[in-house]
Amino acid sequence: MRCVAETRYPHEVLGVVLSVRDGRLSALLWRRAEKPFVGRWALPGGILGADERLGTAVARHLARKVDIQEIAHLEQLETRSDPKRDPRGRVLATAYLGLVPAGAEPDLPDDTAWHPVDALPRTAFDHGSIAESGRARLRAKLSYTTIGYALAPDTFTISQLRDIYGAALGHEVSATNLQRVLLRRGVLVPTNSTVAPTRSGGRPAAVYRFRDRNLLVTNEFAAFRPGPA
Amino acid sequence: MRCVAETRYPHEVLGVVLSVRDGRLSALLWRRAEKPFVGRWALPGGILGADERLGTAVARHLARKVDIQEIAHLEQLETRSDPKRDPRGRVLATAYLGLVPAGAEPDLPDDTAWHPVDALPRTAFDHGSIAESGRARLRAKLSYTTIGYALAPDTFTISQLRDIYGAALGHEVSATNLQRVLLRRGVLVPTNSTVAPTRSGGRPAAVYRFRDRNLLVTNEFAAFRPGPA
DNA sequence: GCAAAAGTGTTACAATTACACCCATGC
DNA sequence: GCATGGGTGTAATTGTAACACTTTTGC
Repeated sequence: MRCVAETRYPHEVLGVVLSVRDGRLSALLWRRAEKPFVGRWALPGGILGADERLGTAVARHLARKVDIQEIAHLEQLETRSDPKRDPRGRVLATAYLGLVPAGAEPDLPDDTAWHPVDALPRTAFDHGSIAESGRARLRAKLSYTTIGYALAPDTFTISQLRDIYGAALGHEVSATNLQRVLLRRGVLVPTNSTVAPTRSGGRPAAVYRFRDRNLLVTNEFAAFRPGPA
Repeated sequence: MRCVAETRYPHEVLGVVLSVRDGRLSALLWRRAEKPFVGRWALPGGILGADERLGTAVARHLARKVDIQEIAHLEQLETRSDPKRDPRGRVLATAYLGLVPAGAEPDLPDDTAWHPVDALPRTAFDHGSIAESGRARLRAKLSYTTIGYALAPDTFTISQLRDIYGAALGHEVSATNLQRVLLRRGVLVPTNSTVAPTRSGGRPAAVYRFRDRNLLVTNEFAAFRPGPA
């Protein structure tokens, strides 16, 4: 095989893995021990294998940082191509958005931790801005798809879901209205169980789950809907 | 430079260039004269240059098929990585969505033509499915952003805009409601001119234009809006 | 005058938000 | 009993769709 270096490029995959931890939307980052950017925090990822697809590659690399079973949703985000994004030389990077349910407590390597996305530490490369893209994608999709299923545990109370949506959206969400919107759209179904209140009292909370553990679009046309025909 | 072929990949860019022609949403395709896929229709594009960004590359390649000035909007769509997507060998492809206003009549090379996206001819590679992704992205954004500006001429009547939205969305759109929705959102501003009716008569139509020739999000939260605070 | 196309007024409908009020439990 | 969190009923608000009607032109 003739090798024309100028027209072939190293390609890496990166994961913006988001989850609500301690009430804040957080990203999974690991701390670099080597140059460049020693000590700075980076998105998990790695290089694309020879006969591998991008989605497969990102899942493979994420598995080294987090139990891959915990990732409830994974979708392609964008591809970065700035020739100077890596000081060592040109590397194309395709980023994916991954979501981990709140409540899951996957074991993490020592160099890896969750960081709230609105207070990221100093990041390596362009990873800070890629994480921001991931957050924007999540926020946009929360209101017109069922993407929230991937941030919530299997079963949950409305208050728990309210806190999750609030953390992801970055503003307060009313439990009352959240419940009704999701029930009307048919994405939420009640289980028959309830959860005992905490020591401070209160009525036992009903437990719900998402009807479907896949991404569904529930509000395709915000305007200009097709007629009844 | 040592060349490790297994970890470097050729990378191409592709453009899903859409425009409403003769009342139908159409994609710009060119007919292949060489193997593979001789005679089939392909998306315009080409390889990524050594120190080039993806967006720059796609603009450069599109310029060979269409007057680049006519492309009013260009955004990254997705990156395809199936190792078998090109029978000659592995090539990664990053697709962009480009929009050309209706009414623009750019000169096209002999091998290039507009094809309605709901009746595409036999396409080369995975280009048919990439074009479909482009159409889906456009449809989704039409109802909550001002992306329509890039499909419409500088100035237009509501009926013309109705036809453009109808073609892009794939269903009838009422001129009455289209006008009101866009006026209320403040994205449409009336000019003071009118257009004479056609020979079949009718009241002269008022001429409008978009307030802003950039992509704006007008309906960020379909639900779970932040409160007035 | 009549047909055709454009545009306006009004009503109807749907989805979401806001808020008052009732419910069930622990202490 | 009463504080606390959970949940329901109902109204208010907003946004969109439907449709009748008026306006302005060509013939």
